[in-house]
Amino acid sequence: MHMGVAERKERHKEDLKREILDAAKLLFTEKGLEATSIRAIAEKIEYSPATIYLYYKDKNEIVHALHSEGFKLLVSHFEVLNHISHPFERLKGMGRAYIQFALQNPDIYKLIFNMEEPLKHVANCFEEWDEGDRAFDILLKTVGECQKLDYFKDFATEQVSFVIWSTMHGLCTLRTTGHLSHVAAAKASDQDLDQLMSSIFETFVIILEKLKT
Amino acid sequence: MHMGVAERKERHKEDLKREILDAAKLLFTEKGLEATSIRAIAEKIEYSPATIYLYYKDKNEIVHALHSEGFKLLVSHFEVLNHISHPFERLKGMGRAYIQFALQNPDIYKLIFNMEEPLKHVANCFEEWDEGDRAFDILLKTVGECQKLDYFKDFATEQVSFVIWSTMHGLCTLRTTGHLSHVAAAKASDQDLDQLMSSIFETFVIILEKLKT
DNA sequence: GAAATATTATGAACAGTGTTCAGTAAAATT
DNA sequence: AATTTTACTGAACACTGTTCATAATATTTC
Repeated sequence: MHMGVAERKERHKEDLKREILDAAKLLFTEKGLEATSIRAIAEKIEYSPATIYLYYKDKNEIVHALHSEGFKLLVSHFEVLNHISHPFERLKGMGRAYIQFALQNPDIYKLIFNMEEPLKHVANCFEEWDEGDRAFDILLKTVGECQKLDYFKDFATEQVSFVIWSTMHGLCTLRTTGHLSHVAAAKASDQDLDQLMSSIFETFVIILEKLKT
Repeated sequence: MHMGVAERKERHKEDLKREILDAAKLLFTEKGLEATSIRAIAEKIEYSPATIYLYYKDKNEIVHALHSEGFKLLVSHFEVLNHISHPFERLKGMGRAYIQFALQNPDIYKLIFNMEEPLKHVANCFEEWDEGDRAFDILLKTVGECQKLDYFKDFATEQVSFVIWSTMHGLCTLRTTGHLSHVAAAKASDQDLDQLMSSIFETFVIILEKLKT
């Protein structure tokens, strides 16, 4: 017996899978990715560690589930911007949303973009990897619309999209891994860092704007 | 007793530290970062696991040593390009060298740029973190020289440098983590991927070139 | 040379990890 | 009420990084 038997049984019945995921997400963002153990997750939801394996085959499967959820969250950040009619303004919004997402969920961001394990899992499962492609499709579409308005018209849509993604991803990764703060001369507060990040982003936006013919 | 006592004693005496590092590097690039254990390193050099702790305080210290070495290697890739007089050509060469380094040493690249543990170690030690700053200084200097020749003249040197670093880093990270191959429609061979990477890089170069007034 | 000392290497252990599995408690069905 | 199905768990396995008392080896002193 572990503890608190009767109380929990009524609280949650079959959405244990959800609860495991929530606990994992919480611990991941709290303690970091590697520092979160199955045992810790089990303790948080007041179950035995072995129970978790009745709902998830692996630790990887939990990571993959969070991966999937995180991506949906990112895409939802993008979809909010659909009302912006001007494609370049929408593109700018996407950039800001991307940065915001990375700063607000640094561990989820790392989980999604800087780890290969979840991707391997996706590759093995032959699953669709929906969200990833969808996010990139949104970018492709937006860039394409920009090109109709004479933005970066001399370039292939795909290439420009990859450049944009690379820049945003590189910026966010440098930030979340701490490299930005190490190189930045001003080793000051996080707010200054975010300001630096913003100014780098704005510089990139201006660069893109200058490509308008 | 472990094995092979007499044989090794003559082979190496005090450069055991080097040998540990070489074994670690080999295993890291072979098996991956997390999958390499102290015990495996010990076995490779035919010593007891405990012996390693006589030469390195931590596993982190080993990682940090590899981090430092890897960075020196990258910087050396840059210094070869010093003979190129035209700064923008030199900048292009740096980009290509950066990509080449990332593709040839993907695990070292991840170690350097996608892990935060080594950076924390650096932060705690108050050590110089020489190489990192030096590499960025080289970039800053090159960008500055380009600006004297009317490349991206309307921009702050630091901001442009960060944008360039972000783009290169993002591209390499997307590649080494496998995201590029997942999104790329052609899920074909690695060579096609490298071609895609090159074309993205060339697109970025053209973008930078267009900023010349 | 032998004895005392300083160096270097190690086996065993500790606390932690992911994971499995036989066995138990509870619920559902007959 | 007896039986089957489901849900859960404790204990164990093989692994991880790390420490420490002990043993083997070099080095120095007499």
